[in-house]
Amino acid sequence: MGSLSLLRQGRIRGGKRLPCVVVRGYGHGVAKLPTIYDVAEAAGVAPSTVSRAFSRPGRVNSETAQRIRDVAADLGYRTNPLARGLSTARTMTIGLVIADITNPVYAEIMRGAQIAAADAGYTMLLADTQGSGPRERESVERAMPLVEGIVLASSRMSDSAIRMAAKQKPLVVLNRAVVDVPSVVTDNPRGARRAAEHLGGLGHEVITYVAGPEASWADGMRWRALREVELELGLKVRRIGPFPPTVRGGVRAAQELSKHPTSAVIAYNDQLAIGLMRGLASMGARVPEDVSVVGFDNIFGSDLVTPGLTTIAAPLRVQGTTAVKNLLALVGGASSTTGKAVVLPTRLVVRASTAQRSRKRTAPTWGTTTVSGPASKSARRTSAGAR
Amino acid sequence: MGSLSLLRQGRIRGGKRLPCVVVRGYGHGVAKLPTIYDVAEAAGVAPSTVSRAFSRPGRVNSETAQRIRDVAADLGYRTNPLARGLSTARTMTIGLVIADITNPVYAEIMRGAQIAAADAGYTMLLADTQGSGPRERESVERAMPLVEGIVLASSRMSDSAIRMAAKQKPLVVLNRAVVDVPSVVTDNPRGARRAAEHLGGLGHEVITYVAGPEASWADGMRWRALREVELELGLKVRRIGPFPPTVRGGVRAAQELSKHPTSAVIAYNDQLAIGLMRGLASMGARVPEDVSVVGFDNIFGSDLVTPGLTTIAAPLRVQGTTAVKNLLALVGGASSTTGKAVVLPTRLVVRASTAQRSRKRTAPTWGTTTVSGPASKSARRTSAGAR
DNA sequence: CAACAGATGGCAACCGGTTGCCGAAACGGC
DNA sequence: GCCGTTTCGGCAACCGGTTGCCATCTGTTG
Repeated sequence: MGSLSLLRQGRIRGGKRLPCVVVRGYGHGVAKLPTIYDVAEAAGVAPSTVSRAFSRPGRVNSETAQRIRDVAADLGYRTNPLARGLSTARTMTIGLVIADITNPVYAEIMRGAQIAAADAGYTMLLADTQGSGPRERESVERAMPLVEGIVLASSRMSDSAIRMAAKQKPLVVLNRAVVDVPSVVTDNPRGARRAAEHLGGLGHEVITYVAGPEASWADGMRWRALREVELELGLKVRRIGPFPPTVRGGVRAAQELSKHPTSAVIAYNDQLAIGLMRGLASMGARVPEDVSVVGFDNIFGSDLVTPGLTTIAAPLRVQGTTAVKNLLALVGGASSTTGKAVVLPTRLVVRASTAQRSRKRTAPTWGTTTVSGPASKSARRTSAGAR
Repeated sequence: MGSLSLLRQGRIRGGKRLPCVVVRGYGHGVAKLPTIYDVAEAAGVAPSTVSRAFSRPGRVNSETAQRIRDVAADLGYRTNPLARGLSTARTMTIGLVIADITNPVYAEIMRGAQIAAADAGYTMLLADTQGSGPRERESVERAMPLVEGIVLASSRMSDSAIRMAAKQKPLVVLNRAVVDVPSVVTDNPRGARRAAEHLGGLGHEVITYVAGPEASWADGMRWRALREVELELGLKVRRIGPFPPTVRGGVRAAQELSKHPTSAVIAYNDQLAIGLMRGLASMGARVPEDVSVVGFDNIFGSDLVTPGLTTIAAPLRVQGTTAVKNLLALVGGASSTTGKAVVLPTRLVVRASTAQRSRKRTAPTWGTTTVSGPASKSARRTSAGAR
């Protein structure tokens, strides 16, 4: 005991160390958590031995180790990730940076990421950048020293800024490709193509693409893919936008669309598509009879709207888990060159928002015609009590 | 310089410290971040002075401080939260523990929490417990040493476990009341009462409450409030369940409901209500003509379904911000006794899922009758392509 | 019985900031 | 010109683990 108490003596502020189970009478008494020094003293060994008993099993005698573990459990000891992280840079934490937490797309991605992280014993730091590039940079910088790696979901930062960040810590981008940075994307070209084929197969000849944010990498991919399919499938593809990728944005898009109506629309994402359908309904256009609508992502709610939304489903949860798994592989020392871009497959989900093109009239008339009572009434009622 | 280099000499592994802007040729070169020692050397002052220049402005000469800040900015220095946290326990991080990230209710709460945290310069650690109590305990324990405080949103832990945790760190519970632990709840009794009044006002005399998870505190509050209102408003209130608080759970509830149909239903939450409406539709019952449905929470999507869902709106985002603000107040030293439970107001949002009770028939017949083509067709179509 | 290898545990120097205390310098008052 | 105050920067001891190196102890082998 003599040597041990001497050892700690110099480190104690000026008196006895508080017992660990201290409980103040009220509120959050900030009870001091036990440390390896407490465990060491209680087990009659050196702090370093306690440390090794946990982080380097086999390095200490198995009996000693067991005794230490018992004492530790008894005291309720848990290794402090801060302290460990300081000296080893292993914080068992990864960062997930997201443009908009409330976007249902990211809900599933987060869930997937969380599961993969938890499976590996990692904790997740979450940053919502509210769609702002500067805020995103700030978040990344702030998180950098805390985490072992970062997943950027739909980053708004520039390629060079991302590459810069990727030099400091392992980093994986999601839904975007950046040269020299490992990424996980969905097969946007194929998805867009499938959507176009589906509509073409239903007899539609002109398709309007309702664009999302210009900064979105996926938007560019989807639009480009549609352009490429244009000739091949003998379709005509137009584009309107950009619009904010929200239900509200979709309503605005409907107004824009009414200026140059087409019988088929592909929207950048489901929220836009849903807003579009609502906008169309309020203007008296029927979906799918007058206009067929296809979205992207298959978010929660896309099967709940009426009519159910035909959409290109992305494997959202898998995106999250894949990104985190790849990130952890990098953290574990894998060379980033091995996993260029992982491309995950998409799937066309056909619901009720798409239908055979009506041949009865060549030019849609819904932009000017008024439809019978029920439609406009229901449109009015469902929009009551805006959120 | 002599004294400075001597000072650091003992701390350097065995050679010169690497320049900070080192960039390896490939991948995440794990470039060493500059420390206060680097800044100190570059600015010709002691490390402690650099530290004070940032954390204790006014303590150092303003010119010196400015010079230090310039040098620091030049080197790209950022204080390492780990190191700071280790000695001061101020990690500028709070933990948010959530039962189910994919639940749209929590999406808004998370957003609110995130905003409040970011406003105060805090980072958010997120833990999804996937509805499991043990996993929740584990998350809380793991997060404890990393964060300055914790918000438990809809905890599944026992009251005593929560109180225990609250003794270690500042803690706020959301959507639940625990004795001696500060909490933020919505006014469930008033909300339930408003829902009942609304339905009563529409002529409904018997209301079925579709219960959510038994472990849910809010579920108990809502049911209890309905029981209390029963006599007062001259209504009859029944209860079925519990059901999982999901769309799927709602579909199951519809089957259960069909055994003892009522003209009005209040569901534990919107997901359940939405599922219920779908289930009813597939069985040929019309909402709101045959059955009026009211939900809770006003989640994303509740205004998108057809008919739009009448619901008791909770100020979700405000719940998140309030919880975090209160938590940060506690962290800042406020006595936890000051803010017992904060009760936030709810609001009835009337949409199309509730209507005057049809007096034409006294007993609902939809359990056995088949309804005309369109209804069943649309029901079939919208359920295609399940997610 | 000496020499040697392997197993174990302790020492002490880190990781990067923070902060109580001290001494030097600058300043003001008489 | 002397003495009491500030102001300001440095020293060194923390925070709680980790780990290279060394000392000791044990069991082997020649």
